[in-house]
Amino acid sequence: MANAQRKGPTPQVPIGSKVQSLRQEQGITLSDLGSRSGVSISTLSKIENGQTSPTFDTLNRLAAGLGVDLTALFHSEAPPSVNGRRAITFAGTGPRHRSGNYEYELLCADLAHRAFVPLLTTLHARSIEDFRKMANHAGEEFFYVLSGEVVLHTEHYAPAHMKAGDSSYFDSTMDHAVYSVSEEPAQILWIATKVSKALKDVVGR
Amino acid sequence: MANAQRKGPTPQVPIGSKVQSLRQEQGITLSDLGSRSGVSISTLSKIENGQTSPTFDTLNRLAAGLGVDLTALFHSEAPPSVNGRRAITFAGTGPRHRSGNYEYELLCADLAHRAFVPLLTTLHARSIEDFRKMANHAGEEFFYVLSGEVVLHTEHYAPAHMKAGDSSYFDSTMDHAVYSVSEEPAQILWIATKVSKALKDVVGR
DNA sequence: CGCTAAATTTTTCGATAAGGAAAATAGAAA
DNA sequence: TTTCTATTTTCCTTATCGAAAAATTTAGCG
Repeated sequence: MANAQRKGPTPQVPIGSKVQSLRQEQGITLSDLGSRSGVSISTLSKIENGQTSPTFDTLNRLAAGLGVDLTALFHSEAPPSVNGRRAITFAGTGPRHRSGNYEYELLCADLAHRAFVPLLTTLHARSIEDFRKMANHAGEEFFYVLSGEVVLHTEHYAPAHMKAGDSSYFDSTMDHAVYSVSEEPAQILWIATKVSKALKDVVGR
Repeated sequence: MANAQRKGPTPQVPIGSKVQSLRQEQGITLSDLGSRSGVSISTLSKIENGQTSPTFDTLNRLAAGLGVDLTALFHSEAPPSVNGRRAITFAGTGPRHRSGNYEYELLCADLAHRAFVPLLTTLHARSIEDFRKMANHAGEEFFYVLSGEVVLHTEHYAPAHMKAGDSSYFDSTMDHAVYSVSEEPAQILWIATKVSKALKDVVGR
């Protein structure tokens, strides 16, 4: 058989073999998949052999018939990214940054493009009055109280008093602020998927 | 599952409007996208208006011309950004789960669909020999040593000795394992973007 | 082993729909 | 208005899709 498409060498995921392996994993025939997906067996054959470029409509029916998400048809057989990054920050050695009421020690900051950012944070604010305005941005946050006692303010909720060992997870889209109520400024381990624009330059993501 | 849909209106992602928004975000015309992707402007117009079901070949060229991953064409317009969630777990009150050498206390586990999962983890392993095989999966991880001393093993790196206050961030695609070397089993705060299949059922994401 | 029957896949070929060049339309600037 | 740009529509070429025929593989049995 001659080659498939006459235009340029279209660099595309070998979707045909992916469909075939998905079908064979389920131990079903072209006919079975045909009735499940509403795509004719002749078309299925051509797709699996790379003899045709299926339409988006057909792709959707295929995914439904195979019981997989549409994007599963495009994931290559072997997992792509095999990154080998590792960073370690020993206690007290991370770069520090003061921003308003928060004092951060950046953990593992030498890694770029992280899925989330860990910050060892010291809370200098002592009351909600210390905040000119509460933070509020896209993403999700979590923190764990390492020492001291804090009060967490978030939109829609009553303020919460928290002690060492307590933790909270919330959507950053709500207004939020945390401050110390213990003798010493409280320390928390802060995890955020997004950081404020001010920190973004420092953290580098 | 009952037999699939035969002919009916194919329920598919509104890919046309997605393409249009991607194009307009870049401030380019149909003509521009045409020359970048190798798809004619007439076809582009029909795709954006939902008047045609593009072939897989065309979809690939479109994604390339827009400079996005193919799957980006299928993600729905509005991210399901959740708004008003908040969870608090007080010290020692989270659900516990033992899995091999690790004993977890799940923090804020009552929230579903989190960007990352925080786990208060007690390390029972005392040497690398205690692991039948090291973990290895997609995603990124971070941990902070709360108490005790640990050794971190990761592929490509020498084992690292870490004490309370130390932390590490690494790609989970590398083989990895952590164990205690202090008198008492060490405790770490573990953050992961993905969790093992075993934990997935428990954590619920 | 051969031979037949059944099951599965591939190919053929006509109907229909996608893709592209160019004309028609809509919109913006002056 | 006119001119220029961007988008939509027209119209024809070409490719996809599907029903049925042909080819291939598999299963069974004397």
